[in-house]
Amino acid sequence: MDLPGYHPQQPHLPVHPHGNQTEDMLILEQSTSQGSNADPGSRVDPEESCPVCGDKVSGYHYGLLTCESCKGFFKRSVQNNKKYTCAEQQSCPMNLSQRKRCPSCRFQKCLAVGMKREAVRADRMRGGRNKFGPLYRRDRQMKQQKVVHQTSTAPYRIKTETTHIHRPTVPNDVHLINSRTSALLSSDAYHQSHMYPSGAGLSDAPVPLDCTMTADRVLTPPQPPYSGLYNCTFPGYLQEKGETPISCSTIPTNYPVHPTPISSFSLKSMPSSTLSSTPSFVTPLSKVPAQNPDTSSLEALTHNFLSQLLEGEPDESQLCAKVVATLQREQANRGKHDCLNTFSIMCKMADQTLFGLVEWARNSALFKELQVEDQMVLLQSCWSELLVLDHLCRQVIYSKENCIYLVSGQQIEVSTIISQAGATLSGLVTRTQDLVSKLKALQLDRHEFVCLKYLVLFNPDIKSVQNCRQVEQTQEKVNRALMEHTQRSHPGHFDKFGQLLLRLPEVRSISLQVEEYLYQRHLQGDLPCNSLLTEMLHTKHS
DNA sequence: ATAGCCTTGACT
DNA sequence: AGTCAAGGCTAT
Repeated sequence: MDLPGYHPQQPHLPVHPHGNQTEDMLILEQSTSQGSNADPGSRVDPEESCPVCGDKVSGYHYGLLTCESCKGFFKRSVQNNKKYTCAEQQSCPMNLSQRKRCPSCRFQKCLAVGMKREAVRADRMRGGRNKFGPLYRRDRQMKQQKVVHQTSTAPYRIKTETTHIHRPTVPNDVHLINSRTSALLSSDAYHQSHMYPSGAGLSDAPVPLDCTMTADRVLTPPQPPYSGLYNCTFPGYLQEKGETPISCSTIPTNYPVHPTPISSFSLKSMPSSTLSSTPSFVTPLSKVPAQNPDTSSLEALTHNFLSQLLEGEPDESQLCAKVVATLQREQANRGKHDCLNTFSIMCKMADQTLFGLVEWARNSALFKELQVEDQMVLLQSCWSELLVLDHLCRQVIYSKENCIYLVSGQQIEVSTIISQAGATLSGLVTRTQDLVSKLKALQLDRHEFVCLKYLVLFNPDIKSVQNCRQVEQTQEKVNRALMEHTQRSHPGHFDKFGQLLLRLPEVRSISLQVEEYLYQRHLQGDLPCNSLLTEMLHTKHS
């Protein structure tokens, strides 16, 4: 088994670094300010300390505020593809005076706090701006909000803007097409593709988003997926040739805003043992003394661990925007009278979601600890289960009753799908909806969902995994965190943990049926070419 | 190898 | 023209 071109450490150089692309971003504006001339980011807060080593920050570097030395260290490490090993227990203290002692732990910490490899340019191009500009801006504004309105609960106006940055992002892009190769590699290209500053050598015209709008909502960040972007302007997109179009609707603006337990949990309230500079990944839960455990510190450890797992979760609104942009571009390339059919659209959505899931795994600190071969084997064995889990979670969180919430932000009536689908697909939809109902009844939360994803990913039963022990240990660690979380957050719910685990065989079974169904459609020539989906199906059947 | 300072260039 | 986050240079 092989996933050619899988280079989790080495960024891949895109063939055509400059192109055009439309990306949407959310910008937080204070509802009272008129021209947004607050200039929130004119200076770096001199009090701010580097999340890696505690030194003074010098600005935003590779995704967040860090000091100059950690910036340089991270850059060197990524550029030179450094492979460090820790001589101790991978939990070395990280501060100004000791940061030089263990590059391994320093690099792990850089990743754990959120420094992004993708922000280090593969082509070493200097100057300019990258895709993190909006992120930095938003972060600045949020920091500013904290300072100015520390006690205020005033709502924010969320404005959806459209800007142009470069290069198409789709896996089906020209520079990827000639490879039956790995879509995984292309995800590096994908990331790189977002990074190039605009201007030079553009050949593609930007695809404007005609449904840009401003939505007024009362909510607090992080934002749920935005429906405004996608104001049901998919003329014929969901229409099968010769069939009645599937009606779809955008979600209402009062869709549930999921709780964000991380933000409500104060690090300062944690016992000092958990405030060590090392990420909780590095301090395995299994190392917590088995006898006489200090309950509160154990709780904090679990919470910390889960919070870190949750931090790696992709942003739903970004994924939504990406999927929509891809579909719109796809449609724009085809012209008015050549609409994608419903199945192709679904496949493309699944494909983008799959890309996101692979990215998620690759960026996970726990997953990065594995050898590349093992990473490939695990991903190859569980991709469809991850897709199913991802779909389930989306339904539990966002879908209205009797509707399916698509990653594009649309809702479709289940009855509509079933009335138009064949027997196999109808059966699959029904099975999946049954599972959604069970999970909704169980009140699956995001912590639990991310644990399930990890449990599926770290499957020690996969025979070709070399470092089985490590996979097993991670699975145990996640399992234990899940158990502690369910017991703590739902003390009245007897055996929620067990109930959650009992759903996994059904997830597995559905995913196998999905694979089988997709493969059959693929053999009939129904699947879009050059998709990661096809790639995965091929690898499994070869 | 580290880290402080310098240069670059898209964006405002 | 100014900003600032990239990469580069170089003394340590």
